[in-house]
Amino acid sequence: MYCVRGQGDKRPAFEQAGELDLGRTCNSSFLCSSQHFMCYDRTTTKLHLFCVGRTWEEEHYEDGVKWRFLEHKGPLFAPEYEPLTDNVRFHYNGQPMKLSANAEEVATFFGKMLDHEYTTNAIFRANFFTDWREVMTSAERKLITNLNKCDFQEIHTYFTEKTEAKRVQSKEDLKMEQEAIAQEYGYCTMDGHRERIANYKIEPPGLFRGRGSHPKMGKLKNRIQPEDVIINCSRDSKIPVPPTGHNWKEVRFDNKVTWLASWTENVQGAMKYIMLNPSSKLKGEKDWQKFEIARRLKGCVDDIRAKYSADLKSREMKSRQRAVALYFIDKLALRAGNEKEEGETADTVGCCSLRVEHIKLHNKLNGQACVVEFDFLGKDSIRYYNKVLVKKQVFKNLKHFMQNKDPSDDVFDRLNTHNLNKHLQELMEGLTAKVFRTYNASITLQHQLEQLTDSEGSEAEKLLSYNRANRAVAVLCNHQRTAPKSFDQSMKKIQAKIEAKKEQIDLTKSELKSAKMYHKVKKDKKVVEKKKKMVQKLEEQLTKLEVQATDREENKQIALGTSKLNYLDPRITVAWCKKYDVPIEKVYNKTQREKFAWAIDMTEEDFVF
DNA sequence: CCATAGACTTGGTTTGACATCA
DNA sequence: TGATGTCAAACCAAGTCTATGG
Repeated sequence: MYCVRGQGDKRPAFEQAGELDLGRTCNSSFLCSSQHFMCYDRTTTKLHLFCVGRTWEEEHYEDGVKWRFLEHKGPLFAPEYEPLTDNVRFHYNGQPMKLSANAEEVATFFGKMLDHEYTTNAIFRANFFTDWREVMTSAERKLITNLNKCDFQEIHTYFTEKTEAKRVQSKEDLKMEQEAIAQEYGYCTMDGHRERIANYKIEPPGLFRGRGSHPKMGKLKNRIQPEDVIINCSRDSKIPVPPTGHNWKEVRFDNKVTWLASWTENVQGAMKYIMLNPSSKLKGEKDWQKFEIARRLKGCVDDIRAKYSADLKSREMKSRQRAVALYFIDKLALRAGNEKEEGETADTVGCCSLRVEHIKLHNKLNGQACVVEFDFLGKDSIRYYNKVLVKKQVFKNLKHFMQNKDPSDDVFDRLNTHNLNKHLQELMEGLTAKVFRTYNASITLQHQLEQLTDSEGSEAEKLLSYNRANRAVAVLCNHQRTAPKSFDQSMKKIQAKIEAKKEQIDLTKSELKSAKMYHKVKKDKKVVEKKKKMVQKLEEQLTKLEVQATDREENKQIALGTSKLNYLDPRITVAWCKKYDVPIEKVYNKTQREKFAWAIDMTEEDFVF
């Protein structure tokens, strides 16, 4: 099979060539770039990428191989530190002091953050001070022994003014420059396609900002040197050249992984990677596969639910704990909850790592029996608080699991994510705990859209329905945000607008009335018609405003982005847009449309998750 | 079997560009 | 025209899950 450009149509055509015959045609495909097509084969339900002029064989990958050819420039390093001029001074104990370059650089990291709450946090300060002292000269270290005596105010003012000046200054040249750099470093070639890189910049040095009460907050994130960086590319590509006077840590040619460069970060010892943009073939294909797995779960979720419901009464403790955990993961969309190294990270939990102190059992609560009250910090130290009515057997089991335990003991002491996932793998190929989140999120969106959308409604009302459906998912997944700081103000503003609009309507209505009276006398119909139209138009504007206000209010502390980007099968959205005649741009912005290009092109109105 | 390294997805916040308002 | 509000993009931390090696 051989791929050629379709005529006047963005879809490619496929011609049979040579002896390779798949015996089927692609029913749907889409354009990625001018020469680059992704193709969904409905018969095998496989997604394939084609390039014009290339054959099926060339595009066929062996198992585990992610690419055949990869060429890139290497990462872009953070600019070197520019020492402060003499008029910007650090003060110790009231005295101005010139710091050595290294110590000064680290001081600027702290100084820049001065109006952030972090800098008043005891742990942050202690960690910062320890690491700062390590980069000082011995003379500095001897002198600077108390952070409370350090004054970074001048440094702070200097950088505040600098950013302000930058903001005011003309941005044309700067923009061009940035664009040139992005063109050079921001793209790579993978298997004949120019692909965008998500993060081509090496993370600059700074102070580590953990979330929640993180024991390592304030620690110094070192400057990454080429000597720390591993490059991954094709053996036969132009190998990235390290900055002058430097060498790479290693250059490897591993086509079983997707990253272009990696290094180890010093604060947590975590690996960092340079990878492709979500719009790339590699990521798109993976994303699509994720949703296909979730759809497979849809097909067998009833059996799985029956299985774990039965296991609630298992004689084996491990099975019973697993059943309860699975019940929560399925019903509440909890995360799996891997074990974490104590003292290395913020104390957060997921399902398998729930402790006794995170759960309260209520035999009766507000007239309901068997209520479980959850209160714990999940990923990113976001609080999960929920009171849930559960099955009697779940409640009984929980009581049993928690018996004679300390608050800090694990609820599921016989369970971890590894053996939970191993069990799931036996129930369905590719099934892991997180698939339940994807499945439940997507199916919820689909159901909510069915229920909420009024095909007779205006576009604004349809969009409100969409956002509400999206919101239901975000609530399920506990995706929260801190309310924007000007939220109340902007809410008041929109209310004022609504009031003004109402007044205007009243006024126009009375004008209409007098126009009608006038019409009786003068037989001048034009004015009446005009006023009528005006009232109608104003009322439309009013509903639009009201809808907007409702949407915003309901969204105060809910973050829709994460579910939209990661959990909701985009094909549900695309199908909905087609069905209700809503332009896709109204629900997906440019980035989202790029990421979901595959779905936008392959989805018909009748798609069902 | 377990611990850890490694790779990749998911997640909230910050930044900065752009639009809109006064 | 500058101030202010809004949204997307950038950022990078924090999860999940698999592979690896003893």
